[in-house]
Amino acid sequence: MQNLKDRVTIYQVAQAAGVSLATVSRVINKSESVTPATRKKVQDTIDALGYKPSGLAQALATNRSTNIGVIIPSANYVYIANMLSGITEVAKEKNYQLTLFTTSHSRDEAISTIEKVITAHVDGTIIFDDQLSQDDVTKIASYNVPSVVIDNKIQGDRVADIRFSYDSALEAIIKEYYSNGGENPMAFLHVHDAGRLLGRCEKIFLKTHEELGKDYRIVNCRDSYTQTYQQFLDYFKDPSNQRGFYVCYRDSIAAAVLNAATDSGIKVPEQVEVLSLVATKYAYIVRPTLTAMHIDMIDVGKRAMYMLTDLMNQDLVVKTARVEAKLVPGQSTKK
Amino acid sequence: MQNLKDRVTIYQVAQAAGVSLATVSRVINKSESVTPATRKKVQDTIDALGYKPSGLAQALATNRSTNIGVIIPSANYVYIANMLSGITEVAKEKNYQLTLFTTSHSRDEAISTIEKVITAHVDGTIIFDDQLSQDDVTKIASYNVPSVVIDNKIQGDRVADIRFSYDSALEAIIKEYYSNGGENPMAFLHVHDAGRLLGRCEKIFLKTHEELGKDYRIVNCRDSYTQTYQQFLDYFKDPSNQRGFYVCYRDSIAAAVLNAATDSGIKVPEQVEVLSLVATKYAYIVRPTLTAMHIDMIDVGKRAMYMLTDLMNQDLVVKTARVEAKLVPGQSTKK
DNA sequence: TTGTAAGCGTTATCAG
DNA sequence: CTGATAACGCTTACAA
Repeated sequence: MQNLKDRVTIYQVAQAAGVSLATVSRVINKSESVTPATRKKVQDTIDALGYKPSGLAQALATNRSTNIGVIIPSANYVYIANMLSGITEVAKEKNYQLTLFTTSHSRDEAISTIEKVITAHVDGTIIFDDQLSQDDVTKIASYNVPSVVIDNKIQGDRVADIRFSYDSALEAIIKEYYSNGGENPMAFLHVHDAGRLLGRCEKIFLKTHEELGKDYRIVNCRDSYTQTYQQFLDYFKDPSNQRGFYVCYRDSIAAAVLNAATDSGIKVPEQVEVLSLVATKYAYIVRPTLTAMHIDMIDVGKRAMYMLTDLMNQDLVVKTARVEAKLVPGQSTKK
Repeated sequence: MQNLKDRVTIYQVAQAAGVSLATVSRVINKSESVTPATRKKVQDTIDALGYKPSGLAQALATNRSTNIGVIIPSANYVYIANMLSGITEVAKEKNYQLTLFTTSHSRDEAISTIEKVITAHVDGTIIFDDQLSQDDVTKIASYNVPSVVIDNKIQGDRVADIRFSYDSALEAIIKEYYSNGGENPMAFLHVHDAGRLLGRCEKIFLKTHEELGKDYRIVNCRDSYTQTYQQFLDYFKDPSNQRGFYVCYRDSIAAAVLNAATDSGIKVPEQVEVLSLVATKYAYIVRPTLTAMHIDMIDVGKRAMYMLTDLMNQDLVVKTARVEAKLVPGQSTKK
């Protein structure tokens, strides 16, 4: 049915150049042992025929696909896109391709993703997805594909991980709030099923408050700017809510609270203070700017890819890296 | 060296189940002609052995990789991430994997990307990248891989395209500005090498001004929030610049101008008006909100993937789709 | 319904 | 330095 030229194969090149397959293969792979003369002859007919080796066949023969799988809930979050861009940079340098696997925050999709990853025959994976458990990663590893897991404490034979640490930074800001005379109980915006990172932060929040013997509030909201914005427009109508400190999951949510406050005529940070746990570009584009916890996701992506290549070469020594969140002060909090 | 189990092959399954390769293959591929009894027997040993077919070998044998290549400058732009997420959704539905190829706005990388795409043996590509020319896409097509190209008028035998149209919307807003008594000449923020989209908008901008016999200004800036913000903080110190209408490439740039204005005590939109040509979430998160031209990139991604599958099945009838930019009014312009 | 065997496009191990 | 030839793991006529 296809009237386009079929792919030229190594065999056709060999025939046209009057050599054997093996020689062509040697030329492609820049093997030493080829006479300059034959090398040129072969290279010329490669160019003339427009031959490109089939990655598929190479992968099958060498048992290396030069493909690495990236498992994420979605590419549509700024911090994930940042990470992706870090991974990309290093992958290019190391000559790997990236194959994307998204789970859409669903356990079912996570399960089918694992199957897909295994049959895809990737050389390794980078996983930043709360839906995957220790067992899942172990399963992937059992098929001989190493993984580096981000922000999810998972260990194993061919597994490395990068952990985010919010503890000290978050604890510090809470203590500082109260020691600076913060009167209203701090509020934590709880998002149902938003993942481990938020869960851990919530724990730190609770623990620190217990230690201090302070009251706190938990406000439920959705992981959506628009919905949270609407919710807080309503919320701020109640005068008793017009003062306080709000700890928000990520910039979009923090911006929603921020905008709802200012749009309601509430002064930030004089009356309402807002903190974002995951800083992105939004943090410095909104007004007032957001005080936010920052992790350099581009760097995380790069490091993940470096660790993975080491893991694939079996020479990764330290299998756990730690990344501390840093507080970047903005105008949405008093100090 | 590896003490982990090697991948189980179809051959081992066959042996363990006491059947031939062919039968196992039939079971995997859900072929009709297998006795329920043997099917069960085979399926059981597949499960027992944890066998997963090798996608590589399947691809080689069938000449279908179920992989589609996505060629973009970077995943790190909100509108591209949006598109990616649309593509992902449909790809999942159609059972394709996505392989990412990024060119980083560099012609050299674009060239090497083409080579990579060809050897990667993808079944098709979606291209949203100004670095690729008609010739490049034709070359890809000549290796029998169809493409859908976004916002770049490219045609060919196995090529479809989706075009963005800014003409009417942009023209309308310019005319309205002057007919509503806009006094200062409009300014267009020119970003060097920012791509065809901006170039086309600039042409429309110029043409419309010529038709109206109006003066205009061109301001050069960089494709970076921070740099543009700094530049305009300076720029707005000059009182003669403190009034005007600024047409900006994308939200980040528009937000930079917006913030520089308000941070300089200039009233938006009373003194300075700002328009963004590529709307994203930023448009409604900043204050004042941005008036912006909007194209639903998630939808564009979906449509691209639908067109591509049709193209791969050789039954795409209409090979060009058009997407009109819509003006979404915000608070950064007067009307 | 099932098995045999040829092929898919490479690499890699041998000889020569 | 070069050429046969056997893998690599699967699909798919063709036979049985």
